Amino acid sequence: MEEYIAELNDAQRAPVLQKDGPMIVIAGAGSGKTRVLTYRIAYLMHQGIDAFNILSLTFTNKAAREMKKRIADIVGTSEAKNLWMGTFHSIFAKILRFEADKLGYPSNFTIYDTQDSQRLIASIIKEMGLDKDIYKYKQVYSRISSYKNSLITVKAYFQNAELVEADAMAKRPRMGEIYQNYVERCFKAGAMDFDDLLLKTNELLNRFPDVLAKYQNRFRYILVDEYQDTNHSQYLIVRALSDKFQNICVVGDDAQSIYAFRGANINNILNFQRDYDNVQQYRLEQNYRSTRNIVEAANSIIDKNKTKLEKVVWTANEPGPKIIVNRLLTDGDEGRYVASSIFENQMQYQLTNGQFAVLYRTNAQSRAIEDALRKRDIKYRIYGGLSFYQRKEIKDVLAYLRLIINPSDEEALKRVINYPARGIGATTVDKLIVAANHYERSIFEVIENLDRINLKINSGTKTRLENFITMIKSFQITNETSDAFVLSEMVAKKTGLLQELKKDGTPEGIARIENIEELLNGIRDFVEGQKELDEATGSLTEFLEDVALATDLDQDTGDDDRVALMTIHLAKGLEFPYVYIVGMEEDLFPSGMSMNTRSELEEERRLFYVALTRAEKQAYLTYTQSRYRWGKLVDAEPSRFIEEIDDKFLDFITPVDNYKYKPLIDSDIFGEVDKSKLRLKKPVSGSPPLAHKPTEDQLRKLRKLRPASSANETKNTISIDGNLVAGATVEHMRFGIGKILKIEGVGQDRKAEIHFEKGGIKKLLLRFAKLKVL
DNA sequence: GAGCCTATTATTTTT
DNA sequence: TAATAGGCTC
Repeated sequence: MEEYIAELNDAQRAPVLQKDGPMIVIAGAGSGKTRVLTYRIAYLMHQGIDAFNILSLTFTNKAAREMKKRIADIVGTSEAKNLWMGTFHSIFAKILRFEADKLGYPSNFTIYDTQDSQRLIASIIKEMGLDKDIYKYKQVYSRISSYKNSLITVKAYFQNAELVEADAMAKRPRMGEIYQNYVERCFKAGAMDFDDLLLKTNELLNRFPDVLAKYQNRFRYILVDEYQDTNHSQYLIVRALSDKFQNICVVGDDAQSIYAFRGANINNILNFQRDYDNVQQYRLEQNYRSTRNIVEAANSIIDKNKTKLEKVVWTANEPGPKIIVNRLLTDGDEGRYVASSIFENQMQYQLTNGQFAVLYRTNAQSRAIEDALRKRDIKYRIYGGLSFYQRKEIKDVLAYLRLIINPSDEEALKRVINYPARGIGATTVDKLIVAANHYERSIFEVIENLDRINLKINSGTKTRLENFITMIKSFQITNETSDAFVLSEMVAKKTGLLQELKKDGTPEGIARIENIEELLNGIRDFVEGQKELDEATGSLTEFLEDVALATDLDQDTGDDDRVALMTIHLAKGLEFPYVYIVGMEEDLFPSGMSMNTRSELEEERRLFYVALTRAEKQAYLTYTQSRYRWGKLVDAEPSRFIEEIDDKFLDFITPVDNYKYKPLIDSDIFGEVDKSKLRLKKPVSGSPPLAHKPTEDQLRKLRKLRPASSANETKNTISIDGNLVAGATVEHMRFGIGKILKIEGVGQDRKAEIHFEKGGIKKLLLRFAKLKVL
């Protein structure tokens, strides 16, 4: 153990060695926080703490698995086996299964994924006869989700006049009723959605002091990774569990908080000191991952944010090459550039695919990159997006399995009751739902008791319904005697799913069959794995839970060496020698949806920070002049984030654009200029977008008028060269009033040496300096 | 009730 | 563009 401790630097060692008490570790990007966490756990065990008493919450299951493996290497596999390590959702799903009866749930409750939840909400909205254009199910879903994450139950909602009012103002006065119906339907279906896993855990710990005491005593040492991304619900769970022993260690980086949109509360990290007594604070500021150029460029970005903890990330690594910035004509060109650049790097430095990652803001961007990589025969793997388990054919099989385990599972039933088609149409299902709601029973039970209920269903349909029920029941019997693999194979065959796909015969159909086969293989592996571990509990239930909570990242790539394609969100916590950040364009990154408020924009900026700090050796930023979005070619302008990085860290392959993202000609000083001649962007609508590319002539004119066009210019800022001469008095936003001593350089490099009344002499790049001539 | 066709909508990120 | 939901016809 001592050897391991010796590997750490002083800053890392301190939190590892502090055994008890609350502590927070502010860990800059690439500063070795995972190492601190693993060694801390290993060291706790080394000091005699039972693995059984340690709870470690991570952001992905993959992170948990890897950490567990590293700990096992240090303390031994059998010791590490008892560690509780996993995501909030998976750990508390386990606990909830164990304690389910206390909350009135069956222990085999289903976990609804986003799609299940949204479908249920959509059908509730329909049943209530509401206008689906006003009550958009996705919006309603996210609204309900945020209530849940703030621990606002239905009851609390109705008691909160402010919320009720807000929804009424938004023309959705029946929001509360939908919420109520949704919660009831989930409960009746024996289902919890993602947010319930946290909400119900809170309920469990609050309502049952003995249960709380039990888990408090059990989890004497708690560690939370990525603490900046915990939401209120998670925060309360951690608080409750750690309240007795206060041995709580949270690790995070406020600069990498990127999940506010789903309720993560950055204040959890900012206010940690306030929540516990005698909090020890540690900072990990030395970056071991990236070159100095990358670290410093990233710092210069995050500096633009106002809300942040003060910390200085630095590195002893070599400076490394500059960040390469390239402008391409279209997204297709962007893809080709990335592919050929990867290829060249591979040839030149003998690198493997696995050393490259392409990161983007939205999943939709992956297509162009994929196409280009495929043409070059570069193997890649897409993470996220439509993951394996979200594919229709897979969800169909899983829905049957879910229904076998939990016949009340309404969404699963609706999904498969008539797929493959067996003559049970929408009308019948609607009748069943009405009856189920009326009798407060599940749809399954309604069908079981069709004879006792007077529903207007003809005898043929009745028989078909009964056959369906009989089939599911026969599967249930098989489930008692056979393992999950045997059962799933039987389901695929007997339900006619495979046949349905076979008869379609298209390449897509064949691919779907292969997917189902892959799923069956996965189930077999899972079953065999369980037999080895001899944890043969409710194996199918556990498999379904694994699937429901699986991140795409969690799937073992196992296979070969591939370029990674993923969203920046997914890339958090990962690192790659070479990183391409594509789509560096206004409206895309920062996203057009997140530019309304300062805090949204700051989150986008943190996202960029995360993206850049994934790179170890070399980062690339690319943007296009026009890109296909929702099927149309639209103009694009370079992201403000590119300009926020100091030029000295950048290497522009193409000449820097003379026009930036800000409206060009809006400044009052151009009042007399014929704007139509100058306007490069968004001119008369209807003309082909590519025509907007400035001609050389236009560019020349612009340069003449505004050689130092600046992204940071505000409307009342003037930086026309003519006015900025030595001797002029200027005002700077930060430094105040000063006198220009001299002007030097040309174009991008034009700088002014200014003597400020307060602050002395500074050299400022005119492109960035916000100067007002007085 | 099935199947085809059309229209609409979506692209912010995910456990 | 692509995927899906809803409407229309048989």
